[in-house]
Amino acid sequence: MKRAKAAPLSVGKRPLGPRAVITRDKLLQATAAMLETGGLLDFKVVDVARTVGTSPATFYQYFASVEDVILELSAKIADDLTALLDVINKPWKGSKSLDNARQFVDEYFRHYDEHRAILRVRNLSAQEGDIRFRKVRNDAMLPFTKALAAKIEESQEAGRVVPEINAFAGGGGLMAMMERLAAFRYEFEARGVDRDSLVETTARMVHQTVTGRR
Amino acid sequence: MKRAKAAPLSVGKRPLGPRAVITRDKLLQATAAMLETGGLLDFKVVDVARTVGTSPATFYQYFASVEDVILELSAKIADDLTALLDVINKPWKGSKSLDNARQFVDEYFRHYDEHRAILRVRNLSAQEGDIRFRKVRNDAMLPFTKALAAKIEESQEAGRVVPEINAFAGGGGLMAMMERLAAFRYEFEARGVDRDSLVETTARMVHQTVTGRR
DNA sequence: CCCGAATCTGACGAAACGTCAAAAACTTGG
DNA sequence: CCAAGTTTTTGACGTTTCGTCAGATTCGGG
Repeated sequence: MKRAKAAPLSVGKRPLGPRAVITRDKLLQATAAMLETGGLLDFKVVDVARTVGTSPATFYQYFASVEDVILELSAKIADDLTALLDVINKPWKGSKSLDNARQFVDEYFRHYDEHRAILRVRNLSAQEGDIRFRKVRNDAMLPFTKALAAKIEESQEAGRVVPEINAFAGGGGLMAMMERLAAFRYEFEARGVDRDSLVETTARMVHQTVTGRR
Repeated sequence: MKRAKAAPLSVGKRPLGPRAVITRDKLLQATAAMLETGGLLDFKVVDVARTVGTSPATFYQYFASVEDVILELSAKIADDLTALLDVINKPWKGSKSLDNARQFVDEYFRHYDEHRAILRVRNLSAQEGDIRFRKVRNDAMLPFTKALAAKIEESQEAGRVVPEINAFAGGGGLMAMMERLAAFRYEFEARGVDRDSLVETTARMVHQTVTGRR
């Protein structure tokens, strides 16, 4: 399917000089901007090059394909989430636990909002089976799934959550829900459910599943 | 972005003859098959044409763009789901309610499995803001969201679900979760959560949210 | 067998792709 | 400040795909 046959070009074996880093970075940024504007099918590397004020040849100097740029953008994004892990990992006890859930959902939504364009392509590619994108996605999502799963197990041991629930699946389900709601948030707003309301409801569903309490 | 400027061709004003219907249908099928095989970025109408043993010109005879084919495929799929509405709409009372949830999740998963390739493109396009895809998606999803929301409201009136939950958001959240889990089912299998287990867990989460009961 | 309508496609100009050799921009040390 | 070396960019090109016609082909009815 790919026409590409050549290996990564000369640049890449020797570390890039300062000028190159800047150009490369501009290309990354421009790609991100492009994805926010237009659909994936309309994506043209010529456009990216033009935006940066350079030529397609320069693009291919630094990236072997469009996928590669988006993959790198996806990987960069992941860092943005790590701080959120703390919110899950602190103990969810008493009346504070619902607040934790709220904060968790709220910040996840913000994260998604900031990177919608890239995240949706990342997820498409992961679904299409591209192993590199699957890895990037897993690296971002798994820690959360596992952390939630651990919490669910605690609740199961305490008898507040039934044992028929698979903790890992439960955690994954919650992440799935959050991701999807973040993605289609505007669909809800168009139907009169504002952001706060969506966050509150989602937080309560998370809280309920994780703690077994209302 | 599009180079297309001409209106729908001669065919289309007069209804198609039998031969044309067949060709058009082959193109639809071939497109679906193509999407199952390769990624969206590698999609080439030339390939579709070749598969059908015809020329690109024929493709453009019947469809103005790739999007149009996929849109039509997406619309066709929706019918496949309508039967499932009955499962939600029957009363969820007593010990049968969990079975209803199971059946609901199970059949939704099957539906997704059968149409993964198209559904993921439909969803991407909807997220990108394409209004036609948003409509198709809403037509498929909204009835379920609403039906679940209605059930949640019942439970709220009965005092089993807290009023802070927005019923519509709750229904949407459940659909979001199911869709996403269906999409990434294999990611779970790779981690030792088999289909049955995933269905059971998901069903219990749905059941809990809808009825307020364990 | 001929005619007209329906259907298909060869052929084309206009992008876009991805590559390469060579130009241009910059650095350094003499 | 210049010459020689290194890094970075690009013009130009062969290839592939796009999307559109006008004309060729197929087919059914008379």
